[in-house]
Amino acid sequence: MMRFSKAYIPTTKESPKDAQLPSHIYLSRAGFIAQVASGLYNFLPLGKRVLRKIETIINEEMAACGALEVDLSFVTPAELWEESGRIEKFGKELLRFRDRKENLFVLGPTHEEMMVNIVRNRVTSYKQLPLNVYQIKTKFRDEARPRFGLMRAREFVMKDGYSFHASTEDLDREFDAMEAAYKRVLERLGLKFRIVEADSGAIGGTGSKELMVLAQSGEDTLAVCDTCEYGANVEAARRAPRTDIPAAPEADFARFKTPGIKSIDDLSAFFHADPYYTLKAVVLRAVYTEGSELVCFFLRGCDELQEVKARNSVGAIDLVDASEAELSEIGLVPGFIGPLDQDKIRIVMDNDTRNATAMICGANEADYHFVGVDLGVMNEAHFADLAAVQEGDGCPNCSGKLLHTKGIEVGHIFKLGTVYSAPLKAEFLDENGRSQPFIMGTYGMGVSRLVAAVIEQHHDDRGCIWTPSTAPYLVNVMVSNVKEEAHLAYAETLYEALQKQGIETILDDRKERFGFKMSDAELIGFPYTVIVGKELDNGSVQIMIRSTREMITVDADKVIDTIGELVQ
RNA sequence: CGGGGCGUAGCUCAGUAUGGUUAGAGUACUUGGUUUGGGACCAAGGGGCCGGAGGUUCGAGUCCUCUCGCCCCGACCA
Repeated sequence: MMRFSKAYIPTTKESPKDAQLPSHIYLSRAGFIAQVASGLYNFLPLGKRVLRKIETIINEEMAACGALEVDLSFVTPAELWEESGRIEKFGKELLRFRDRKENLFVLGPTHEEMMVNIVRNRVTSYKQLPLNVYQIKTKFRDEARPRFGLMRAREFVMKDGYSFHASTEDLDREFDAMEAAYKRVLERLGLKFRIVEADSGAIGGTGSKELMVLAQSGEDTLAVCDTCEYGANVEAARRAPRTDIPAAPEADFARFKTPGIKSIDDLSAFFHADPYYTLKAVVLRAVYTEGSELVCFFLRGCDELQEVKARNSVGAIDLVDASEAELSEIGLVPGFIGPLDQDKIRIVMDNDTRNATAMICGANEADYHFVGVDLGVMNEAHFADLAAVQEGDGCPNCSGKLLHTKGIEVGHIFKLGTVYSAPLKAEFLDENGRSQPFIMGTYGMGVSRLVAAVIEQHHDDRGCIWTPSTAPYLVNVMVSNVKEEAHLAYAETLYEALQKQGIETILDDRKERFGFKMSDAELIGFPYTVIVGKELDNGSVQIMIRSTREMITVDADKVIDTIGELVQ
């Protein structure tokens, strides 16, 4: 019998001073987790139960898809990371150390290399494909700045799955199956979420989607359609072509004196033209694996540069600010930079500027702009999607409007293709007896982050509100005054009966006062608390529904039925 | 890695400008008593290398130097 008096649930009235987010505050105060060091947490008994609940749901959904669970070594030989080239790319996030024989190892931050290593030379024929293997395991990433409790920890629990295919068509099928499975997991957890298009970025591959739990504290900004299912991380969001095009300024092509007019606002006011007709220049230094160069990104004045898109457009690892000195050095005048007649710098034009007319842009000379510019002359230039999607922009898939919202990334699924299998020479023989690298997919889900995400989405000013499938115990049977022997005896009987029904229950039999135990019940967030107290003398008890804090009075012999109805 | 802040009882914090009894409060904990439907009350207790190391001084939680740790903003983040 799980008696609260014998359990280890150290609740506190005070918040730990370092905690900022609701999930961090309440999970700490309610005794689910305890911090050990920066980005490292101990899971106490309640926290471990929640973790296991989430893992169980994931395992069930993976089994339903035919995915196979494995468990790979946490400590991985550094050679594997050198082979894939990621020892450099991952950099300091990889925690490295040497064993007694001076061999170099890293703590696994993700397991593409190990998983490929398991499969290569063992799966050798297309007849053995497809294959989908996964694990739920502790990962370690030596984050530059761990923060927000479980949301961004250095040591965390992740479900990581990898699939191997003989064709891209088969990968597409599996990718969709995994998306559906992940969706079911989040639905079962009771979370509001959105599946969004994502930037595949450094990991490469042909497509990726993120699973975002919607919460104000989310670190990612999403553009979501108010009408259809479209959603995307702003890093990858697309939009429909603009329809409400403002009136164009009337001007023939000319060079115009614009003394001291440097900003888009000034320019727009000076010419009484909508910023839509001005051309914004953003010069950044693109950093590559080897070397770097200055790049000028042009977009309409009403748009903002989206850095991830800009980075992808030139294949850079990083974009850093360029100083005015660097610009002057190559003969560019900040505030008056334009794309016409200049070969001083690499240019990338936003798609929305293609064939733009009646434009105002810098003349590459101090205090002069061109007006009435037809950008059709730039058709040979490098065009790319560079602009950040703004709220109110049109949905690319329907006639709806895009809105911004915040999300917590709890899952990310990728179509990898041969990004890992080719360099690691993981190959099979196809039907024609030809050697081919595996076509791969990878599917991650942050299990410990999900614990935090549930609370970020489900809490109030009194504490946690666990969803039925994530609660450490579904029902808390609270004895108001344990000195009332009849009350305690009834509560113990009720506890046994609930357990017999398969309802996970805890009995709060502590010698504390009513208010103290109620506050704990609310802080911990059991979905239902059965209050066994003085009402029992009238043959009834009360059930407090945590999500609404509503109290309902029920006959003492109908508690199980009522709980059953509440859970459905 | 840049910028800022904080390390004193299990926890949350005073005390540090101006060095000076035995370093404090609240809470938590132990014991006894009174209470018992919204974090009770009374009484008596236990608990500290004031993050660490050097230094200045007759004397350092307090001043100086160096370190380590933690948090926040930013950069970074399959």
